[in-house]
Amino acid sequence: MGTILPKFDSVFSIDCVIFGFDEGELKILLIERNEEPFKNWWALPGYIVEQDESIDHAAERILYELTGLRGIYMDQFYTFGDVNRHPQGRVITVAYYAMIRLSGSKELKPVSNYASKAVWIPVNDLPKLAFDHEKIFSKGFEKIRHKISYQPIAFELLPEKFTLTQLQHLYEVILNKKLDKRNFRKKMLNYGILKELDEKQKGVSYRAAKLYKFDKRKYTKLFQKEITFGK
Amino acid sequence: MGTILPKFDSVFSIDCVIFGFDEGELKILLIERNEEPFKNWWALPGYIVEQDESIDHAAERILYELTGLRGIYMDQFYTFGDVNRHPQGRVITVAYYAMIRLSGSKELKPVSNYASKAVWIPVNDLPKLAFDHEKIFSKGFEKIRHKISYQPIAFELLPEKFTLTQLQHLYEVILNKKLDKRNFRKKMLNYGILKELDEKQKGVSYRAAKLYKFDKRKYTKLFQKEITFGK
DNA sequence: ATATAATGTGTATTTTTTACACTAAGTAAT
DNA sequence: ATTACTTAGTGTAAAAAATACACATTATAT
Repeated sequence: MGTILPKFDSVFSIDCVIFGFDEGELKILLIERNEEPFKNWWALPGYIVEQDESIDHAAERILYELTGLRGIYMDQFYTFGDVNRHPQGRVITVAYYAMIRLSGSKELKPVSNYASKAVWIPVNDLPKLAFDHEKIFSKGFEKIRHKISYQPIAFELLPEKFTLTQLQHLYEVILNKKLDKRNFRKKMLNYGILKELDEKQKGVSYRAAKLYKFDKRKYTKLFQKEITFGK
Repeated sequence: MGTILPKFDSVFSIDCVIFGFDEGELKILLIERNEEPFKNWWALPGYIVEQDESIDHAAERILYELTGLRGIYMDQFYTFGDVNRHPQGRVITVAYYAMIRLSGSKELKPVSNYASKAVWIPVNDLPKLAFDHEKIFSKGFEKIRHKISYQPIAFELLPEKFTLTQLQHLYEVILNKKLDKRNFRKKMLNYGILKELDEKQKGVSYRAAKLYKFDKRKYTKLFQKEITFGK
């Protein structure tokens, strides 16, 4: 792709809001653009959908090409279709989000040179973004905030083994409010989707906490069913 | 538009799932197509987005042109982007939904002759639909079912004045389950968004029920705020 | 007057949510 | 080994919300 978009009738693109949780902070994945427009600006990983691929497939491919992250399952959350959202023509973009585990810190290395780099940036410290990507990010953040209030999806962001305090901090960061420790634990344990391990946290200079795992089977059973309204 | 779509790179379209409630039945608005492909088939009202209009605007325009309904506010709920969803080329469609009041029975009269007619059809009695419109309808139905479980949006479907029994029936139809009369009333009245009127139902051959109105101010106050997680 | 059909109402029980504070355990420094 | 420090871990009472359940009342039609 050159510096100027070809003249086109209409173009679909995908933009990805990928959430990660690291060092107690909620982060998203940004790229630095290496092409006009907005060259050298920060942006959500996003690019144009090919003619012969589904949008779900495109989302996966584009995320890979711009960040090096492979096989990330994403959900679509909103489509942005204002006429002038792209300075060079009509581009309607379908926004996807995912919450992923940063443990092991998969390497970020753009495959395409449309991005010069890909970096995790704390959501509380975002730079100015290209296009309408701030709006897209906000809507994505809203989406996970809403979703976490009816499905305990937070575990997707945590390492496989985690402490209850880590889980609580994550909730607090997403919901942007303090939660009560005892009530939080009661509620989480009551769901019955946490498995207590025989292990403890290591490398902390204070009393080590018990580690837990999510029980995916029970999670699926509990939350894939219909939402109920009582009798 | 001719019988064969022009060769195109990519086309956006809009499809609308418009819910109405009439004679105790939940219905959606369908058109009979007057053009190939799927000529003479039933379909959701849907058409192609123009170059110079936002998708929200396109949704309103398209609904008007195909059904005669004007100024209906719709929300987007999903974008369908499988490669072969349209037999003649790549068409990505953004699906919108709305819930509207059928009282006064606005006339349905397609403006464009892309549709030969527009009709309300009960959701429990849908014919086979063009394209992947059955999938789109299902997702839209899921959407309102989910939404009604956390926001009492049902009033958008009811006439201005309604009885509690009518409201309950509507919930039952959307949720596809029987609800308990006393509990339902308690819950609804507790929201504090219903205004009891000094009027009664008319024209029924049994004891007439009190009429209620939704109090839009209180509704907005109550449900436009953030969803909470407690302390 | 009677039959009919839907309205309208209360209570007890269970479950869920909320508020709230101290002791226990491990680590680090002396 | 004592002490200081920091976080882990725990229970209970009260309030609010959800559930289960049945019958007398009212308007209309005959």
